Amino acid sequence: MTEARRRDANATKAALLRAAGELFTERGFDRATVRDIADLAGVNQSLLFRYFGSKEELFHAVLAIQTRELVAESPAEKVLARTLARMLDEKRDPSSQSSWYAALRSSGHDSAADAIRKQLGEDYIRALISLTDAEDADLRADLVLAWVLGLGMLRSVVGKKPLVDADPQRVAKHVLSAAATLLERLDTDPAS
Amino acid sequence: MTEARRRDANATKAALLRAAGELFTERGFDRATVRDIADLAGVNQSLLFRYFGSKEELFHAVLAIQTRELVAESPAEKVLARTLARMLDEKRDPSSQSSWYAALRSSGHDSAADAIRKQLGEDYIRALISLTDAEDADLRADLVLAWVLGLGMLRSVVGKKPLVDADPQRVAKHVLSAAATLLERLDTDPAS
DNA sequence: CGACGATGTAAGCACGCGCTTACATAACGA
DNA sequence: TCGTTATGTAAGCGCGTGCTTACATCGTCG
Repeated sequence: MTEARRRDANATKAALLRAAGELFTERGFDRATVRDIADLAGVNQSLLFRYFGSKEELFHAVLAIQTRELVAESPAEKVLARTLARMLDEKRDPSSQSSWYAALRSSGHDSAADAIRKQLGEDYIRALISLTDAEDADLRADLVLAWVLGLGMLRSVVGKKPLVDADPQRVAKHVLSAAATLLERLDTDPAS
Repeated sequence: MTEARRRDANATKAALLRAAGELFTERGFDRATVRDIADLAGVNQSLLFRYFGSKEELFHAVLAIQTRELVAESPAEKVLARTLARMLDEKRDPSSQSSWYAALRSSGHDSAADAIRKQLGEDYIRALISLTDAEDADLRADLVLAWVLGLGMLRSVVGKKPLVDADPQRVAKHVLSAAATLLERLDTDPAS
């Protein structure tokens, strides 16, 4: 376990994951080619297959990492505010912006990615459901999840103005107060 | 202009547009192949190129048609309710479900599709902006547009339950009342 | 009829893609 | 020092894709 080795499998894997996260998010699964990912990572293409098996498995690895990062966060009332803060934080480098949107873009025919994104959805949904006593709590949670996804797509894929340039606090305030109509115990304070 | 001709260019074009709309919406631009579109339309593949020039131009034609259908609708206060009703109406056949989501999925590198979807966005945004006197009306409109897109994606791409099976009236009621937090003149009656 | 444009068909080309293979070299223990 | 394994490199294979070409057949009108 020495550091700064000239040949370091872990560093190679990390570089690939980082590059893959960036390109998948930016272009979607289909248009991010393995050649471009390897080039961006500064790594030989065949190593991608040695360490991850296939393009799809690499995608799953990226998704799993970002899922873990997003889910392990704070009490239910704060989850939405946290997610918004993370999404709207412009200081994030591109490689850590969520590949959720890439997962959404690459449609059904990929069962494992389906499983992962449904799992992530479930974790979110569970948190949101706990914020209301309404009988249709699960539907209300779906509606709020849809909003978060729509915001991310409109920002990252379309680059819609004025949304991309808007004050994060203001965006969060609007979304939280409107969502509170559906989830009465939601904490509407934009502060993370 | 006789009818039911054995050779009819207009019928061929219409069949291609219909099939393309269905497959683009269902699979996204990249995964809908020209062979599958031609097969679904029951038409020889090369006719697609004779009548539309390229896959991209066919995509633009589909987008233009659906844009026209969606935009020319009723007063501003009713636009959101109408859109929701249309999106949630399960009786629609697949070919008329919007390819907006396909446009969203196929990222930036397509300038004409960009232009069209931004144009559609603009028409929508204009209608929504007129529903509030707030100084950040344009931002609020973006937020509502994002919600509509997110709902469509979550329904058509992920097939998320309980959202797909939910009572359209109830979904519309929730969304409209929450959106009314941002757009005070919005008509919150789900009826179309 | 017969000729010509409009419409439909079948075959295949060129390219980029995901992935594989065969090999070179660094790292490290015996 | 040597042999083995982990890591990196270069080349290319097979396939599906968007698109083109060469040709057959229909409809129409002089």
